[in-house]
Amino acid sequence: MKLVTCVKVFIEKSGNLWISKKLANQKRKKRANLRDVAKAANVSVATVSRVLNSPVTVSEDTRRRVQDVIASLHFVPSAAARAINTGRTRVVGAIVPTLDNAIFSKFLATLEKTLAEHGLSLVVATTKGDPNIEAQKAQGLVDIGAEALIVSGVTHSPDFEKLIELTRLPVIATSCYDKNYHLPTIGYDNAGASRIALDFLLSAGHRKIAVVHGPVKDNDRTLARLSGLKALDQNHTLQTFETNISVQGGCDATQMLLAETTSFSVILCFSDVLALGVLFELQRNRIKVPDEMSLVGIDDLPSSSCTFPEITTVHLPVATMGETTGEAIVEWLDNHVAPKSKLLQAELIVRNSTREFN
Amino acid sequence: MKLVTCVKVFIEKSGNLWISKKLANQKRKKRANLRDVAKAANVSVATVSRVLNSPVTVSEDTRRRVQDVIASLHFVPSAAARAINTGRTRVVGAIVPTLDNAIFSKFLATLEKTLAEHGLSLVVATTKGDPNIEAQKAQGLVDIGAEALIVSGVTHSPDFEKLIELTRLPVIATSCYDKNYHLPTIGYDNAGASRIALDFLLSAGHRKIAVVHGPVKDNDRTLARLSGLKALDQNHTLQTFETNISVQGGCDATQMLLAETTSFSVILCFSDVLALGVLFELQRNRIKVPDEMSLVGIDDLPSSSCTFPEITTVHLPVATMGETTGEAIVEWLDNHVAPKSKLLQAELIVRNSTREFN
DNA sequence: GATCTTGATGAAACTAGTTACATGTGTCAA
DNA sequence: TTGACACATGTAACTAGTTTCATCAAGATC
Repeated sequence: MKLVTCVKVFIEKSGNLWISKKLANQKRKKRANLRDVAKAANVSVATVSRVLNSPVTVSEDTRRRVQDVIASLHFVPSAAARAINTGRTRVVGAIVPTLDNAIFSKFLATLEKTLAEHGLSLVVATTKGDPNIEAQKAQGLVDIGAEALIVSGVTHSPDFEKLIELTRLPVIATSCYDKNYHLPTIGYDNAGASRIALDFLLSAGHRKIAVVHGPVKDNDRTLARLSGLKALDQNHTLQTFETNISVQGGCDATQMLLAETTSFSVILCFSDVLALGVLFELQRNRIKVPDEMSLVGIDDLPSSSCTFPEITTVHLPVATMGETTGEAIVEWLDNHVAPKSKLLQAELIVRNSTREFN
Repeated sequence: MKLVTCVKVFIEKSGNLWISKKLANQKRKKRANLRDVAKAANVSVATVSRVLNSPVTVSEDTRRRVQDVIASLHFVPSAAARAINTGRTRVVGAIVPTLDNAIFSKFLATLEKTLAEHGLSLVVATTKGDPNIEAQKAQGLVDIGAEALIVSGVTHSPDFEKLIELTRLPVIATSCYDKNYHLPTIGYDNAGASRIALDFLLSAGHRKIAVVHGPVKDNDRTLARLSGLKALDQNHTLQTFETNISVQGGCDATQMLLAETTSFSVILCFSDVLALGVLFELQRNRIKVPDEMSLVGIDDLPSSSCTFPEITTVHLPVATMGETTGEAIVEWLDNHVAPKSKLLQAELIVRNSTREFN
């Protein structure tokens, strides 16, 4: 850039535009473009374009010649130029609260795989659960040309809503299911997931239940899980503890709940990450799981089957969710028809962190 | 797309091109572009472009008028068209082995933050540690127009090397330091990191040391950590166990090493994730940490300070690495000068999973 | 009053591809 | 022999922006 500018100044004084261009080009060793290739291969730009996009329509002979020139000139077609013409960037944006929780990386891994199979790239952005950051990141994704967005949950800022209305971008909300929401949702029933866990605990005889969950602010999934419990909790057997979704958060909540006058027989965590922290903090306090305290999670992270004791949890089908969401996006982009919301089943996985209470 | 084609067929029969275009435009409710805005605001396209890029050069009056039109037409400038002209997509690609390990998500989080501060977007791709997948993903990133790449380590496939030579793309190798490598490296001394841990254990009197590490295939960082140990291990006090980098992998390795005839006094893990699995498997086998077995990790994940017992580990400065790498990329793109390799210091964090051995 | 400078704006060329349409050639059936 | 058709290819118009250069008016300087 600097160099080119220098040359320009010199040229403006000499007053010869042609020399200016030539020198500028010499200086910056411009990447070869379609025209360069066409010239060198003695064909039209259309033919080069055909070699790139539908090689079968070009004769064997010409094709080979063009391909040779492409290789020798190190020609790499410009994604931007292609996007401008086709109107397609083949980029899909996903916005998740965090990458720190393995539940999202698992989801993104299968999502990415599914999209890649259809020639789409996935761009990931994180929000820390803040709808305003979400709106910012969504704008950023639109700026780089994302053709569709995938978000978590149904709580979004007005800026975000405005953006998607304005751009009419395909958007799918995941990690939850709500067939009445104005965007298609693909996910599980969060109220149901926590209810599965509570059902299991109640029928095992537990009556003093501590619930450890992440921040409720701006988090519809956590709220749904809480509401799922409250519907079942006629006798007010539940006490809730809010904390950060991290191992440390689990430890913190455990300290809080152990300091209560009530003594609980089980701790129900809305996330396996929390359960991990709870488990460690219980160990630190020499409280045996499940003998002295039962423990249940939600998520079913891979690590939850390896802990000691192995954690009883509600399996959330995030891998399926990634695949289903990817396919839905592909169809939406291909057929311009918004997909229907899809409900995926959560499932109780009983392991060794729980016991009957009597 | 389909609709437009239909219209076209009809028109070819009627033989009126003008109607064809008009209908096509009506049908697909084209997004407003610069020309539309210019026409509606009664200014030239140049002026609209100025309003977007250097508003101060446009008179108060005109600027407001154009901005009103932009708002009312829901005009969103095309990223592709902008990229084609400026030659800048403002997209940087990062290729990491996995998102499953928190060490990478932490790195990516600070990297993304740093790049965002300079108006750059980060696109993430994962490889499962396979150099061939890495080459594929790198090609994908180039295809979507990434201006620079960030990779892990120095082991790359010929295809990858060819790609970056061909495209002359700025590439930084992270998670390691090698000032003689042909790409700039920004990271820590892996051999040194494992040596810090071993030094500590040797001086605490440990002589029977089990080393648990991830796959060595295509992983220069693991190999470097191993070589770091072997240099110190004159008396062959080490025995190594290879496994997958996951909590389950840590469990598996522990089962293997417990089945050995040798009895170890400490287990040194090349990753905190492995240490977590080891810890659980030791618990499952009623082996007390650190009383009966010491345990050391490398990484210093946030969760390692919350476990019971808290895990002694070697802190790797991944947050700093993200920031430093981001700044280096920004400078490289701005000044077209490759940055120097940078060495970041690893540091021993002594917690409660280790004790003196005598 | 003439010239210089500055500021605001527009026309048109430019970026790098795709694609509609036209053209020319060769093959085959009527 | 001619018309129909497929095939290969070129021309030029398109995509949606940025940027250079030219223009013109208003105010400043000599």
